[in-house]
Amino acid sequence: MNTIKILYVEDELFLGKIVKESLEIRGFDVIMESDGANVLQVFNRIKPDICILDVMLPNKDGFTIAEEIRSANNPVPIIFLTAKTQTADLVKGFTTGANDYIRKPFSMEELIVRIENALRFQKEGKKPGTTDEVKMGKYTFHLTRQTLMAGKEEKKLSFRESELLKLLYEHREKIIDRKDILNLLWGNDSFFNSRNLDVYIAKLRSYLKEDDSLQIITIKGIGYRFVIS
Amino acid sequence: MNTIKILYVEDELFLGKIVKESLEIRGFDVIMESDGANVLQVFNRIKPDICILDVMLPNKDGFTIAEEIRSANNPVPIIFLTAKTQTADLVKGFTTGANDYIRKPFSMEELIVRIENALRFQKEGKKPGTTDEVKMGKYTFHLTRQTLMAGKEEKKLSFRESELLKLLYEHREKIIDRKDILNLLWGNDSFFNSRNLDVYIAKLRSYLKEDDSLQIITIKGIGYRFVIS
DNA sequence: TTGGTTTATTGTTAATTAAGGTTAATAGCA
DNA sequence: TGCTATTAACCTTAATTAACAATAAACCAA
Repeated sequence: MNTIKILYVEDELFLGKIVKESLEIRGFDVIMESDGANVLQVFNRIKPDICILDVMLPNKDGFTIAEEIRSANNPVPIIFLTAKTQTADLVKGFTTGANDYIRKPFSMEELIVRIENALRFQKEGKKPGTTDEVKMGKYTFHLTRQTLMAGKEEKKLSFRESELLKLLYEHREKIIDRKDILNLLWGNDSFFNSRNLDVYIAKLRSYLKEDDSLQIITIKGIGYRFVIS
Repeated sequence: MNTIKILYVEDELFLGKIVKESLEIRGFDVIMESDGANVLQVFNRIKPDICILDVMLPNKDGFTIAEEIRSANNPVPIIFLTAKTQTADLVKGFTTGANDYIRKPFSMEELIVRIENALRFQKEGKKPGTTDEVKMGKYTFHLTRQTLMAGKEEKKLSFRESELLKLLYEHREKIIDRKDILNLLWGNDSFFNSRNLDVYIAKLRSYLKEDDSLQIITIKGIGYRFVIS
């Protein structure tokens, strides 16, 4: 009745079986599909509450499937599963709509956190009047209004600033690769964009400097970790 | 007083019997299982406080079992037993949510220390709101913030420094092979990385030199031992 | 066995290289 | 214009590599 329906597209059948079963144990209703070519039909038939797409698929990759879903103007949350080596390419338009990604290999806990997170956003986004705001230390971050409040003070954030902060926040306490940030927010990881990211990190740090418990930690050569303690 | 229940999965029956008996002498309640295929059922039936899994098993390897346990969102501590030749697999083991690993052959004493350690972490670690920090002598080491505090003084650590210190701390009082450190932190044990490790050991020693009770001891030709006295 | 010699390993510090931090200048856009 | 994004310039720091010193283990001759 009220169970969450998950469309899970995965071609590694062994992994897929484990994931499917453990999601079902958690009370989700999981439909698994292993062939990219059929996904859209299945999608239209079952109308899932959330999609989990492996990026690397035979016949049709996960990003293409996502585009097709989105092109029908469907706001269903989509979580991508990607391997370390395939971060680069097709990541355009990633931040539009409720998308997220997880790196393989992932832990089940992680997947479930992301699913619940995506569903929560989905729900909150729909209800009129509910504020989509999030508390970080002494600040309150309004995702859609793109503002950062510290007590009475309100700081307006630019688009890039707030997208970056959102990404950091969604993956807080975990390492995010620079490459991933660049691909997700800029669409590619060229040198200039990379320097650009540095600039935005500096900006966010200066906005957040009033509260010591918030730290954007650099992991040189790899990426960043947003720590809230 | 409720006894600690251990699920011990081991296919070498002779070794298994010895280990089981010596754990029982120490007051643990040990259930041994030799076939990987049955482990999950046994696990669900007995609900152990901790699992000790041999990696190399008939039918289903230890990593897979661990994944399955974790996929039910079960935070039970897991310790892997691995043979000398499987060092590279350790990385995989940690990503599947292992708490610790022990190299075969191991001493009973060592196993017991690791068990108690894992159980203690379990108890301490899961409280919500607790910071992920750890006390070492006069210092406090904050794992994700990458800081080392001595009283009011805060020393910022780099990623490599803090990862190395974390590793040493997790295996304190025990010899860690250089090779294992190199594989875990650098991904391989080439000559240059090896010298690199020497440099970081020197750095940590200088950071920790204020407290004589903390010693990183060299075991030449083998590795290091972090002693907290 | 002893003491000395060799050799491999690690300690230490400095030099180098590469990544990122910071701030200002420019470009682009509504 | 006034804002945001990008590029540029210069600076700081982390990570790696190099160079030389110290040390322990291995070897060997008497």
